[in-house]
Amino acid sequence: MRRNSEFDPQDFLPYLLNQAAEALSLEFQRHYRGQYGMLRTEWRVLFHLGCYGEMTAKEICDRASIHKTKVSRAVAALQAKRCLTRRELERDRRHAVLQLTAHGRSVFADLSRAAHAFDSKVR
Amino acid sequence: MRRNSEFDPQDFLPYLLNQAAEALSLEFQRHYRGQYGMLRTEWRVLFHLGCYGEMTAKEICDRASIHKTKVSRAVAALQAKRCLTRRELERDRRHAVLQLTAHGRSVFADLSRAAHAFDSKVR
DNA sequence: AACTATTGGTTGTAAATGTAACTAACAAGC
DNA sequence: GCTTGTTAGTTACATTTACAACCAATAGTT
Repeated sequence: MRRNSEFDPQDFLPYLLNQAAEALSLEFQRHYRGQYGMLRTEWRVLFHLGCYGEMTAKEICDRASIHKTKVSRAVAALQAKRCLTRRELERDRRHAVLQLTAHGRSVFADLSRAAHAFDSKVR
Repeated sequence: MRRNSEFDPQDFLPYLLNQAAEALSLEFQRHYRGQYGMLRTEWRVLFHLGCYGEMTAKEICDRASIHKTKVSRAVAALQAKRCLTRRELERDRRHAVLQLTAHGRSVFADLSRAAHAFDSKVR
């Protein structure tokens, strides 16, 4: 294969990072997707709630840099899966604190174990 | 913010990589998207052709690990943008060699410069 | 030659995502 | 109290992607 240019995709950092990230994500996906039918954003939201405890959707957006519409849909999906409940604040009814159910916590525990194992394998 | 767990998203490699890759991709996107209305896969295909010279869609799939349907549509889009042409092989008419047009090469040159600058800035 | 398998590539359709517009609740100024 | 602005979150719609089915060309087998 002939080279045309001094610049190679393999030298372009965003490209490299993207390839690596994509490969890892795809492999780990089989855990949350295969076992629990979750999407990546759902797993991320669950992960945050499991790690840091209850918080509002807004806090998840800010901490995880996920857009609010994605979080909104992930929360709805996790709620449908009985993984979390929402409790409105009586002080400010725009906010709703999200908390994992017992089921949500056990899913988190399972995936967290898998993540930990995966991480040590891959690191 | 209370911690519930010994495991932190910030310690999970796929998560971290993903955040980094996402951030870089989003920033660089303004070049190929803003200037040329290209999608990420289109930019990647152009990048490969520009760097390595003409090749078939299959080769791009393999080298870049992009699924053939994505490549197929990216090629169609780049063709519509007059960035590349396809030449069927008379030996095997399933293959078509893709080559950049003069316009495609100049777009590549421009984006390649931007990529190089971006890469040195970010690295 | 006929029959099956494989390969390169495209297309149809459902699922997921991005963007903008929207609602509802609150806050601030008047 | 009323208007204006801001914030949390949802919804609608267009764009993008994934997955599977498909087509056409070639290869391999008999």
